[in-house]
Amino acid sequence: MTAVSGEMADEQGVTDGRKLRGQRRRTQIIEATLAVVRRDGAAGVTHRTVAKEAGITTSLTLYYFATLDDLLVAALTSVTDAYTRRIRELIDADADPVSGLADLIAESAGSGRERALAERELSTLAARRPALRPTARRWRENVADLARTQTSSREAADAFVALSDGLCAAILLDDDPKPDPHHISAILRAALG
Amino acid sequence: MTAVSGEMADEQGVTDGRKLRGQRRRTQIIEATLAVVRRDGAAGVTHRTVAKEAGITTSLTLYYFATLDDLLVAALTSVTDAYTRRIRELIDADADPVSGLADLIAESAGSGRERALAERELSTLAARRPALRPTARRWRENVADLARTQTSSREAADAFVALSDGLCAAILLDDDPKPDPHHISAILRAALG
DNA sequence: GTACTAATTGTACGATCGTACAACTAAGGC
DNA sequence: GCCTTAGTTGTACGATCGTACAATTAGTAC
Repeated sequence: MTAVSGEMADEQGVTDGRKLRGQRRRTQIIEATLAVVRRDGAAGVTHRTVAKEAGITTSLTLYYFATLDDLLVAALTSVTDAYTRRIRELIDADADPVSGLADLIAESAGSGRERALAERELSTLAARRPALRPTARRWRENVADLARTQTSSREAADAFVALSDGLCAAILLDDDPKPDPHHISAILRAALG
Repeated sequence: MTAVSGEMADEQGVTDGRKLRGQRRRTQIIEATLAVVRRDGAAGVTHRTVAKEAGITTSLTLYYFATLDDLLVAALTSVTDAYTRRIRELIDADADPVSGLADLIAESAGSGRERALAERELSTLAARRPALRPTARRWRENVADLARTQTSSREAADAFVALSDGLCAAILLDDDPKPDPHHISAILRAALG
């Protein structure tokens, strides 16, 4: 009747080709949602705008995501997953993860601006919508994980997370088209003590 | 015909009692707007919701604020003015301004949660709406002013501003009903070097 | 091939949206 | 008293909103 709201589909084999197509459709809708958020903000997310972005019918987005909240949760989960992967790459790589994070933050001024804006709007939304909060917290926890590879101080880790968040916010409000990654990493490193 | 969009009314005497009443109406509408933002978020701001909150006609809010952006700018300006006053009190008082700011941030978990949420949502909105950005920057500049009374390092001041922003965001996403002001001020002080 | 299930569509409802506009009231200037 | 200006109201238009639902198509299982 209705589409599976959870995930559960990747476990074991999905023999039914229809369900497989359904999963593809699902991620396609999430992608479209993120495109809308990036372009028009979280307030622009609508069953209709998402459907138009994806090139499908409004009814179809409703078939996969019964409510707007479901859609937003799925979108935030998607960007959080992507962010988790990037942070983990930084941690696992041999290079300095702090510099890597500084580069990631500095990106928010240029090519990554829309992405950073989308993440920020969804996180802000999470403060008000309980359904989004666990995922928003997981987003921050990634940075905390990275910080803990550099320090054992709880206080320093807290500061590190807050800094990377606040620095990104500052960049999004400034006009500076090219913030200095060294300046950012210097601030981050100072917080690690 | 249309209401004055600027301020200009407090300079010299406003002899016209009608204009005086108009100014009162104006601030009343702004108050109502902020009440809506606190309760339902910036997305809930509508000519109609604001009018209902203020107990007046929808047409009247439109008479004073022709567009929704005008309304949001006025609202953000109002909270920024209030914030500026509070920060200046902290600076001018004899007590330690850093502890004062830490208390202010810690408040975001309890009684000040709605206020902090409103400020945050409007600031986030500013990243996308140019009309809001100067005011949003002024908001952050207040904290920078406070920081500059404690350090001469540009880097430390930048970190201080980003920290107070990021710490507030963390509190809004956490469930902790009573964050420790000492912990916050310790982190802030560490950033000052 | 037949029964079942998933995917997809079209259409429709009531509510709310931003905005416009003409009319009306009331207060000030002279 | 009279003219002007500011404040205020009611009503209305077209657009868009979230959501529901019956009907249809397409793929799977047996």
